[in-house]
Amino acid sequence: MRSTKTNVPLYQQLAETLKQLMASGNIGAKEPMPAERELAITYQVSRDTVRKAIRLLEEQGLLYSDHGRGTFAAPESVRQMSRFLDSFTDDTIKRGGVPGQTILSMETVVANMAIASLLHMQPDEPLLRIKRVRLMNNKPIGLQESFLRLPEGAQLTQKELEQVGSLYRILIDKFGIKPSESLESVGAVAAQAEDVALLGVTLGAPLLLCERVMLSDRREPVEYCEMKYVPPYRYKTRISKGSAG
Amino acid sequence: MRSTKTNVPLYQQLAETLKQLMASGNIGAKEPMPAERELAITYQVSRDTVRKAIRLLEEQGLLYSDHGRGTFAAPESVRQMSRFLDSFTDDTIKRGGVPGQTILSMETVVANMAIASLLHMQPDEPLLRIKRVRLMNNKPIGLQESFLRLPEGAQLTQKELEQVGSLYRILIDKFGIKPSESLESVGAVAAQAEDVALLGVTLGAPLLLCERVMLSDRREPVEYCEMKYVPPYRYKTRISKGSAG
DNA sequence: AAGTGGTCTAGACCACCAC
DNA sequence: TGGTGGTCTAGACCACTTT
Repeated sequence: MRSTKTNVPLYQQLAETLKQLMASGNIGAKEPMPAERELAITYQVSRDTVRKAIRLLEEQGLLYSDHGRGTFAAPESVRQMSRFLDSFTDDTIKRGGVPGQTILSMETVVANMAIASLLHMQPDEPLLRIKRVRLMNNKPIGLQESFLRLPEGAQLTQKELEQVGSLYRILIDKFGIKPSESLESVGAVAAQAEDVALLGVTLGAPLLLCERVMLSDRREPVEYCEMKYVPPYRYKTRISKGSAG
Repeated sequence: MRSTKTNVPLYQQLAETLKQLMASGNIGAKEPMPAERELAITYQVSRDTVRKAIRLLEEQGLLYSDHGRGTFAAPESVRQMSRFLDSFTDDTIKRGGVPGQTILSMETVVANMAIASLLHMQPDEPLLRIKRVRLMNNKPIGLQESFLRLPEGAQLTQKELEQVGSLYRILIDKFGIKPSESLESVGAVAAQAEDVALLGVTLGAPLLLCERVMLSDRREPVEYCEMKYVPPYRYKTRISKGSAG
């Protein structure tokens, strides 16, 4: 099991191995995995490492464990649902679509009181506002308005965003901002004139409104984002019971 | 730290203790907790147990840890967002409201093909259908239609549901069904005639549609549920980055 | 009774961050 | 450099489920 030169933790390597074990077709939905102690012997690691690998796959919705019964492969319906942060780009790919975007505008603005409060900043500090139409398979499915609080003197051009595609990738790779947690609030709203023009819906049509505040690893609010989605689009999630209660 | 007679795991007891430590006002948002090794000595437990307690509070959004820096109290905005299964009853209380319901109908029906497929059952098996108007502070905020697959010969009366209030409580306490995971899909729809009558909205008004399939601990689908919420209501959630990737 | 996952320990070393 | 969280080990015992 132990690989010589990589820095990837053992339990993550083992998790990959277990994925392969499942994918090899040997273990179908709701069928049992080998016992923890057995896996520990097989792969020459401690039982604790096995448990960490299993917990990782549980979080990903691939396995579930029942006290006294065993550890089992999750049903297909569960596997597709993520519980983690996904950029629009990654999420669209996961849904089997081709992501795209049209950048409508990108400009530095000053925060109004509401947004300043959400992002914990002074009302006159500069913000980067990006307005985009999100595409899936070349059809518009959402209108997105992002307000970004970038580091002092940070520069971001429209060309750059168009090339990379994912704003989150730029935040990570260029600015060293690590998205760690986001707080989301989802509701329904009626389409306004602007939405009609850009999304091709009728006035007053129901849209899915998704608001989000993204926090960095330091728990500083970095982005406030508002998305309006056209009906065929759905917000999907998996919710678990939680360890205690 | 060790308590003598209870069966509650040590790390859960410690988690409660840590909550109190934070609540005692000594540790504000983004302020550091004592180091893991220090907590281990203070409470006379192993470091591993301390780490389990911290992880539990991380999942609840109360703490976060940064490699090499320390463990910190989460900001207030994060603490309020749950990531776990909540009944309408519990969720409403958490939002600071008084939950209520009007049961419109409760009857045994046979599944149509769509629902039979979702619940993995034959199209002619019996199902319990419950239609309810959900109230918050005595005002209607949602219309809910539930399809339940109950154990052979299970009985559930309307009076019982009215008394207990929470369907999930009945599933757990009376039928021994443990909700473990649910798959949710959220979108926007226009209000139909029925919604107009029951929720007091105008025809075509935007509503938040939330579909859910609830799985038991054995990963058997137990409930399919459709909820339509009036606009002020919002679906709130917290999403984290995930351990690996 | 046998087998499973869940908890707990004590100690070691690694990776990361701040000073 | 010293402190922090992250990984890993080997072994013990407990709690739950099934036979």
